[in-house]
Amino acid sequence: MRSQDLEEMRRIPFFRSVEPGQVEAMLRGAFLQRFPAHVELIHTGEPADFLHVVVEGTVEMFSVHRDRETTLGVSGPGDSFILAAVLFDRPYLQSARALLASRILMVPADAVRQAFAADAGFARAIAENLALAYRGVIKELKNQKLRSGLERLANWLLTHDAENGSTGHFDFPFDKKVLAARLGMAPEVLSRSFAALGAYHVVVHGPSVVIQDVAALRKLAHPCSTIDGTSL
Amino acid sequence: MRSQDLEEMRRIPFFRSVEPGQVEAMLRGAFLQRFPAHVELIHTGEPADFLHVVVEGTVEMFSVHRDRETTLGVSGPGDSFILAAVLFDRPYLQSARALLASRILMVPADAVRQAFAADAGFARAIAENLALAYRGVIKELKNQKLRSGLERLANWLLTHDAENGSTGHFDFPFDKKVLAARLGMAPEVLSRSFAALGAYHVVVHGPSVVIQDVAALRKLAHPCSTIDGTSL
DNA sequence: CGGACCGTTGACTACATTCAATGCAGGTGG
DNA sequence: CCACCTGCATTGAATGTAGTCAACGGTCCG
Repeated sequence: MRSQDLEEMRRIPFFRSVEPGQVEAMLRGAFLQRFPAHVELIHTGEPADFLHVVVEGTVEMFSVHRDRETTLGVSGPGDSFILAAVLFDRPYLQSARALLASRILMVPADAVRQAFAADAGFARAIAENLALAYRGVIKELKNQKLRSGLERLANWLLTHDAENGSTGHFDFPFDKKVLAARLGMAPEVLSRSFAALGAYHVVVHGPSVVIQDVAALRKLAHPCSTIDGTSL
Repeated sequence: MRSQDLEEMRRIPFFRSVEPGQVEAMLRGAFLQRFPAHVELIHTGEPADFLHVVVEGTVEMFSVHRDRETTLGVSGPGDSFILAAVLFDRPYLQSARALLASRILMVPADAVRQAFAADAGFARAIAENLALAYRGVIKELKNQKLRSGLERLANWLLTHDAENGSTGHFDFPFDKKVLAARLGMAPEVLSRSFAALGAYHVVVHGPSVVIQDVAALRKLAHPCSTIDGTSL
């Protein structure tokens, strides 16, 4: 790894509360790798050899069972994934693929485990990371089980708008196909859902969305702090 | 708390890797409380004042949104719950109710946070606990999104049988109503699913089940190590 | 111009919820 | 001991939500 890359890695939030020596040790055996879009980074069931951290790009976490596939989450810059599997040397429960061309930091699993054992600050940072990840999945599970597809879409629109300045209009950060998977529905259903949102003054034109009446959309969505958003 | 109770608490797996002094400190302000069945122990959205550990009994984790309710998990003796919320002082994302009369250890949240900050061994134990909990929820999410109700039931039967000696017959540990909620279906659907399992030589009589042909049931269920069980 | 892919729409199917009616226990009180 | 109530489980019918299959239009790109 080049020294300017090393500098960049040190600034990753994940390493912030780690002793400099431990960061060195972890980065010594690490790779910073570029992946083109659509490439599969890890595969469900394989042993956890590396901790992956997204430096740049977007990664989709998904899983396949028999002839069905489902998206479990999407990770962006600064996010690590499959930390739980790496820490305790278990097989991955999820697969990951790059949605965009991405730069991924890959830290050997035993280096992570060693730092976890040696550095209490790192252990606490990991606990915090896992706690937030856990709460994220619980929210996703509630989102899936307690809401209809239309409600999930309405809430996604509101959340995404809020994360981008609440202007009421934005472009989709990925294909609608991917959005459908992320919301847990077939692409056709997403299409129909957009049509249904016309009644709530949501206008979709190609890759752009306009929310003309936030109040109406909120009334449909019933956003809830214990399901939506990352603040809690 | 009585001294014999203190002895019992010290043997909880959760406290095994904690310094004795820290355990003392946590237990000093803790309560060991009995709850009758059906009582709600914690409520979604409230601040996390206590870490709860099931000493005896069974607790259902659930959540309500608008007019819908869903079960997110069931905890038994030795399990702690809402650890993530307690650690970082966030509101509960789940509610909990006792399914059976239960004894619950309640440790003040700030005592837990203090021990987490002071004792690296405890911090690592918590990280491990959170990692396993995280993987459990991921499995539950996959179970929900990748399988039909009938498949979930078939797998639950196989898993539960395996956890009880693989004898091929057992009694339900809780009401069918609760099982239905746990599997994410209406009680009526569970009823119909049992009827459908007749074709696979599963015989249900009141509270008892007999799996007469494990091979046939497995062929329907397609059990999978990255969804089922607690071993991985 | 032709091909590939995405998104949309329609028709059909599968799975699950809801509502309603019934049967079957266990528990209470006359 | 029996009548009665309550709550759970089962069954039927109707509804609703989402997945599947197929066809079509548009756009990007060779």
